[in-house]
Amino acid sequence: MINKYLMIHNEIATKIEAGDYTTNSLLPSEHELKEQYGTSRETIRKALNLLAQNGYIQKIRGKGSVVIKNSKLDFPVSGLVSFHELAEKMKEKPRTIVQKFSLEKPNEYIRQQLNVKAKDAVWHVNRIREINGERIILDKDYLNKSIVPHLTKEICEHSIFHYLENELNLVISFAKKEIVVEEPTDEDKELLDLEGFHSIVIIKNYVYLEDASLFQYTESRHRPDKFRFVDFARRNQT
Amino acid sequence: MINKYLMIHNEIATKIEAGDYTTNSLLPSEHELKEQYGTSRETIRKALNLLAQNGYIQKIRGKGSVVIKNSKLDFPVSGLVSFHELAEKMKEKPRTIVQKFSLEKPNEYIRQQLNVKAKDAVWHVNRIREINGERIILDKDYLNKSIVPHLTKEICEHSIFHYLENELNLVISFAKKEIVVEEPTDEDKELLDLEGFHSIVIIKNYVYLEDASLFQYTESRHRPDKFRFVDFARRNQT
DNA sequence: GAGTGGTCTAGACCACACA
DNA sequence: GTGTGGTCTAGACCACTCC
Repeated sequence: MINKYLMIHNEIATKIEAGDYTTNSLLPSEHELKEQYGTSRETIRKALNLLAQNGYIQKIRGKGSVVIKNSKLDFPVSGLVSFHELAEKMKEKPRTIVQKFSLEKPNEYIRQQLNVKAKDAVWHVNRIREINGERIILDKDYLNKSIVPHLTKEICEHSIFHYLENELNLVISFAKKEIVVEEPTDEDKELLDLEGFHSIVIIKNYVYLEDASLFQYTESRHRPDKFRFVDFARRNQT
Repeated sequence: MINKYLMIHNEIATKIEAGDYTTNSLLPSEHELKEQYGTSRETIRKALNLLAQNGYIQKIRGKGSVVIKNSKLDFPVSGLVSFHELAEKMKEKPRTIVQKFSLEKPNEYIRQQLNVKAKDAVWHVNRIREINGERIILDKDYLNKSIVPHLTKEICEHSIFHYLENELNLVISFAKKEIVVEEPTDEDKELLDLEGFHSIVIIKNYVYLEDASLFQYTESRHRPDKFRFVDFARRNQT
C-alpha cells in the first residue's frame, strides 16, 4: 500500500463491507475525514471519488456521501476479471485444461483482431474451464509473440495474466470488451458440455499495454446458463 | 460550459478528433498546457484524466500523454444507452409499439427488483422495438409511482427517459446493468420475431436517482443475433 | 540531470441543501 | 446561516523515462 488516498479508500471500503458504515447512512464529511486521517481535503476527495467510482458511495452536493453498497449482492464492478478471481467468488472448484498450445501464423480473422501482419507469429492457447466437473467456458487466447517472446504450457495452466504482469512486468492498461451471442461452433460442441443449449455467449477482449499497443486478443466462450455480466455505469463522472 | 477543466477537456478532445493532435503523438506536457491555458497544473490534470477515462489519451509516467483515439472505430464507451441512440447509430428505421401500459400492484419479483412494498403502485410498460419490420427487442419497464406520479402512453411511445430528465427534471445518476442469457418465455415468443432462435439476451437495468434511490427497473430482452454490448474498461483509474 | 507525470498540501471561493 | 461537496490555485516532493 503506497498511496495515502488508496489506503484511505481501502479502509473505508472495508468498513462499508463490514457494515461499520451502513447502507443509506452518510459518511463523515470531507472536513471530518480530513481531520480523522490527518491529511488534506483533496486527498480525502480522491479516496471518496474512487469509492464512488467503485459503487460504494454516492456523493450528493450539499448533503454528503451516501453509502449505497448493499453488501449482500456484491456489485462486481465490470472490468478485467480473470478466471481465477471469478472461480474464487463462486466458491466452486475450478479446473483448467490446456487443450491447445501452439505458435502459429495467424489467419485473417486473428490478423484483423490483433492487428498483426501475416508473417508475425502468434501464440494460440485454448483453455477449457471446468467447474464442478462441467466444462463451462472455452477461452481462446491469441498473444503477439513480438511482445510475449516466451510462453509455456505450464504458465497457461496457472495464469497467463499473472505471468505477464509479474514475470514479464507488462503493464496492462486498458481493455475493450465486446459481448455477443452466437450459435455454438463444432469446436464449442466438442469441447464444452453444452447440455442442449443452443447458444454461446462470446466475450471478445482486446487488451492493451501502457503504451497503447494491442498485444492480446481473447475470446471467452461461455455456456449461456453460467454467464453473468455486471456493469456499473455512472453518469457524469468527473 | 461552466468548468474550466471541462472546457479544456472539450477543447483538446475536439483537437484530437479534428486531427490537430495525431494518434500516437504526444500531447504537450502538463507544464506547457498549464501555461497555454493560464491555469494551475491540477486543473490541467483533471482535464487530462477525463480524456484518459474517455479513451482519448493514455498517460505514461515519465514520458507524457499519448493520443490513442483512432477516430475510425469510435469506441462507444459503455453506459446508459437508450433505444433511440442505438437505433440512430444503426441507421435503420426503428418503430416502437407500446404493447402494454398499466398501473399495477407489483408481484413479488418486481417488488424485489424495485425494492417497493406490496401496496405501492408501479407503472408497467411493455414496448416492442421494431427494426426494419422485425420485432427485435422487448423492453419491460417498471417505474415507482411515488417518484413518477404521472405517465401516459404517448410519453412511452416517444421516450420515457427524455420525459423523466426534461419534464420531471429527475437526475439519473447511475445504473447497474446485468446481462444474462435465458430461454425465451411464451411472452417473448409471442411478441418478438424469434425466427428459430432459442435464447434471449436479457439486460436488467436498475436506475438510480441522484439521492441514490432506486426508481426504475427495466428488462430489455433482445434477440441474440441483434445484440451487441461494448465495454471500455480502464485499469487503475485514479 | 532534465523533463515527465503522480501525489500531497493548505488554503480559497463557489453552488447547493436544509432548517 | 451553517454545513456540505465542487472547483481552483501555487507550490512542493517523488518516481519514472530518456539521454
